[in-house]
Amino acid sequence: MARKTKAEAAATREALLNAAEEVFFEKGVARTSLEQIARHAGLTRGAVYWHFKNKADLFMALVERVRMPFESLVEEVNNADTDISPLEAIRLACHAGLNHLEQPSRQRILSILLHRCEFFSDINPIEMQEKFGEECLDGMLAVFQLAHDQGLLREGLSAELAARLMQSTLGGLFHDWLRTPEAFSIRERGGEMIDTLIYLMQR
Amino acid sequence: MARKTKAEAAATREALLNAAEEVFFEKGVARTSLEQIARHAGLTRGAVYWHFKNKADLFMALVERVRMPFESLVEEVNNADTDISPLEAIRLACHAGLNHLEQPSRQRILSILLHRCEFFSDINPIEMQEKFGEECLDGMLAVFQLAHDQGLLREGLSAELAARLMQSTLGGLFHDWLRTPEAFSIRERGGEMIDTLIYLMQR
DNA sequence: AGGTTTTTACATACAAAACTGTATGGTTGG
DNA sequence: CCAACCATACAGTTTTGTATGTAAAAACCT
Repeated sequence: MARKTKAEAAATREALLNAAEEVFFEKGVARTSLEQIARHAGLTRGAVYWHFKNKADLFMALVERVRMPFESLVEEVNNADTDISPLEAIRLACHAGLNHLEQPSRQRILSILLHRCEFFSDINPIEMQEKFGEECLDGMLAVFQLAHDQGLLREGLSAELAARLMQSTLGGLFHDWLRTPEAFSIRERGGEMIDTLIYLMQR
Repeated sequence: MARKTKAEAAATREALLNAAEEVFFEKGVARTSLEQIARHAGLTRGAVYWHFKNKADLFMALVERVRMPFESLVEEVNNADTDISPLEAIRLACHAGLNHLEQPSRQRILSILLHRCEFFSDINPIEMQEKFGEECLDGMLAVFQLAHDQGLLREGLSAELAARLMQSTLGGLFHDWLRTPEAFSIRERGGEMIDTLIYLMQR
């Protein structure tokens, strides 16, 4: 095989990742062989083993290629304006987080992570999900604490409970939507649910 | 091999299911071979292929061995007393549903279904999850509709939104808990969240 | 009830396919 | 000229499904 330029090599690497994303999404991680990925990209297993150590390495590269919505959600929460209500900050941040899911690539990779892969070799997707969930919770907890200290939350509703309620609701919504993305719009239904939940939490 | 009595044969079938449950839980469905299951039960693959058609058949038998919590939850909702408030009926039904999760076997199988298996051959766990979710939603929706018609819900909160909020919250809680069952008690935290959510939804 | 036959309930053996990792080869860019 | 970039070839393991063997339970017969 003729040697490619550095740009071409990078392109084949991207092509392999794209192929892996599609085949993983279609058939699940465990049921897809490296040869299927290579052939789907118009290449051979030699290219896969050159760019990646093995299947786990390829999978990790695929996951790290996108920023996770939970991370971006935390980011949005922390970067929110300080002159608006904490509850409004959380509301806007959640909406912004939902917008990130519009990209089909992120949707596919999240779906792979949540529904289409088991743990294998040294990769544990459950730990990843747990990490994202904790980040989401911690990010929101601080802001809910502000809201609580300002007396904005309804009586009997602690900051911890509010954060856990919001996180569980979002998590459940994510799972439902990723199971059947065509069933409803995550922005519409998710936005409605977030607004309602925030509204119910207000004093 | 000496032939066993019918009772003994049924016992070995149960032993195979128990072994499958443990090994699936430990290593995931895709990564466990039928020989690993057989050896874990002190048997050989011959026993597996006698009692089950293949891995998918074994998996289905394992899942069907337990009633799902969503099903029982719906059941509890429908069987609830009619002389109490609809919201109270939902609250009690959710608590009852949580109690079903105390059994380690149900917990393990649910964990396998949600976190430890991809689709394979003609088995699609995603469809199962979807089915349970829809049953849960439909069961609660009817009762929330009663609550709405009786003017019990807070203004601006429709029955559909209330049901979806409750379902997503429960679903997210389930996923979080099944990821790390030892992190917290599902009855305590789940009960607290359910009570709070119902409380917030009341007028 | 006792003897015979037929199934049952597995264990063992075998063939076939699939997948992995590596080793090797061949161009060509830098 | 060397190493990057990938294709091809090869050896090895793992898993699956089936085929065969077999001792005893169960059914049948008288």
